[in-house]
Amino acid sequence: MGVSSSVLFLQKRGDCVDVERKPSPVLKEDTGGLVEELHRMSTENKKLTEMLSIMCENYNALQNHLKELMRKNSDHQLFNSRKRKAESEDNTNNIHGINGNNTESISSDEDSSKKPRESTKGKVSRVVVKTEKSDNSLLLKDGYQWRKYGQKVTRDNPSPRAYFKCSFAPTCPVKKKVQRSAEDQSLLIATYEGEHNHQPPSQVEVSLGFNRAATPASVPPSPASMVSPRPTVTLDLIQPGLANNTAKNLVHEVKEKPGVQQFLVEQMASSLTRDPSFTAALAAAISGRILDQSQIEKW
DNA sequence: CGAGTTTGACCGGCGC
DNA sequence: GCGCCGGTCAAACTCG
Repeated sequence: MGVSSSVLFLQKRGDCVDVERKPSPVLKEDTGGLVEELHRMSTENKKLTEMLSIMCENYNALQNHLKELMRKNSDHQLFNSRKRKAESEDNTNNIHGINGNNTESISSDEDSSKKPRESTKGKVSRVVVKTEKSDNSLLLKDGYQWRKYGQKVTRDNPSPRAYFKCSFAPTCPVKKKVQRSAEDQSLLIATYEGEHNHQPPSQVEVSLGFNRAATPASVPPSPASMVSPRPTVTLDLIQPGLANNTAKNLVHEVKEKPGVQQFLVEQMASSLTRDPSFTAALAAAISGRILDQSQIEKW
């Protein structure tokens, strides 16, 4: 929902670029039409922003509700169930949503004392990623290369859980489990275990996040880099890479509504300008435009 | 043909 | 000790 609106938003920006690329003689004739179109787009943009705010509001409400439910659930399990302790703790701890309010609960091995088995494995972190409902794949691109080595249907969740190993470096011990949320099929829950012992394959992909400072190599993949230090909007890294896909990667968490649009624009611009393919395309477009102009002037 | 995915079998931990 | 369950292995399969 939020994703589709941001797609529209970017497409509109794309339209603007196309319009600007039209040869200048036509421009004079079409100025009125263009201005009209521009107005239409800005009103549409405003509408989208309003929709976005409403959706974010609804989402926050849902998120709070979910947190409440999970808290109750964890309490219940603590008192009533001794079975599968680790699993229930896993479900209630260490969840930090890409698009949730609970970005403060950055996962780590804080609770390793409770889970002696996990303490030997190193960092365990969880990431919740919103995806298209139609997207049935458990593939979650976070900038690293993963090799799937197993899939299993677990008891507590009808959707299968996929097991991945980091295949970028043969010695990298990091593992990842990806499973759809039982409550919301559009949510992918990824559990990372261990730390990468190599550089991220692509800094470009990481750069889609907000933490623009160079990510230390020892930092685990997405959990650390996916969590935005800025409170207003959070990017996810479902399909990092191309600028054309950037809008799809926006998952909206808006806590301060007044600056929503501005932040969106800032972050999109920021993401786009840091994407080499986009800058290359932009350079090509500009040079093409200059070429057009010079040819027109020759005639 | 090689790399990645699928999927049934197997293994080990845990609760009873 | 037995059974359940999650995690892993590895042969078969797919795809580029």
